[in-house]
Amino acid sequence: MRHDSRLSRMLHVLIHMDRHEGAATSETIAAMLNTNPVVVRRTMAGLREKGYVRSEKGHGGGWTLGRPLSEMTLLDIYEAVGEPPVFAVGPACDQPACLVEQAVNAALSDAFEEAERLLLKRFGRVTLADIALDFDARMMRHAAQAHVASGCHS
Amino acid sequence: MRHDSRLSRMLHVLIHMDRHEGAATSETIAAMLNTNPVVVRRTMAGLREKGYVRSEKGHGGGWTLGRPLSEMTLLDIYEAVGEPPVFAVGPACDQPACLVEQAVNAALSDAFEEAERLLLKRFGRVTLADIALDFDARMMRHAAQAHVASGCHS
DNA sequence: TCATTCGCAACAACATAAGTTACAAATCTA
DNA sequence: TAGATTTGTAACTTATGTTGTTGCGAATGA
Repeated sequence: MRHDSRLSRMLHVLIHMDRHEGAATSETIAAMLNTNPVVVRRTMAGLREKGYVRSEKGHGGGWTLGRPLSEMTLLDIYEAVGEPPVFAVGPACDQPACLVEQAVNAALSDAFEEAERLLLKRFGRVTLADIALDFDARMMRHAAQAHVASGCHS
Repeated sequence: MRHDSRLSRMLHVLIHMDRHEGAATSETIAAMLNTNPVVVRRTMAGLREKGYVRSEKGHGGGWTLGRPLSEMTLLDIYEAVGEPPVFAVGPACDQPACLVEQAVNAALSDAFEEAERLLLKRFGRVTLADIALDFDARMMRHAAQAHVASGCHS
């Protein structure tokens, strides 16, 4: 696989759910994400455990938000999908006997850990509501664009 | 594979080469890295193109440093191995039509790009000589440790 | 009772770094 | 020149983790 897209997908879904009347089925969500319902259930299971979403079985069931978007950060969702490894690059060996390799690992892990701290700190400061707000702004621009494209210059 | 270890391996090798008399064969290097000579040639090809190492065929051939460790940064080597993707996490789709997904991608890529800039900036400030120096310090500590462990308390 | 929907296990597909095999080409030595 | 050494490279296999798929059980509501 190229990379892990669970975080991205979950953010996408949660914002759609916020704008969605009633429960969304795994089927509906799968269509949004261009995937299939089992993948949706599998990934959303982590969010359910943390209470970010709820699921109901049977007729009229599906997924609903467990709390407002303003009370979920990117960090929350990253943790809920299992805190997957952030980096695709890393050491050849975790506990090398070779002192050269130990020095190399130390230099690299210092750098990677600093970058990860920065990333997660930033994730912790961005709420899903922030992204939803940006979405609204994009909608406005998109509508304005369409208005101009339609030929109306009023 | 768990992750890309080319950068780590190349740093390891370059420091060994600096402490190595004459040319090191792919075979020798492969033994250091617990891999095989073809992997070594394949990975080192990138460093050769940039002039960080030279290779000679035939009897007495092998690999030599193309410049001192003080004139190579982690960033140089990262670039020489082909600037592999830093992150294992990313967007589900690169050019989404969905405006929600666009907003999500924007939020994530802002954060990832900031972290990557920090990482590469740091890579650019660390030379291989810095790591070699840390290796020397580790050697000292290691020797002292062995001395104490030997039972000598002088 | 039956359709709907989630839960979950098991397995296949896929992508990519790493490992392996095979052979050509270059270089040195005798 | 013959032969050993060593790199260069293509082609294929292996390993690992996410994603995709199938199948079936369980819960819920009409």
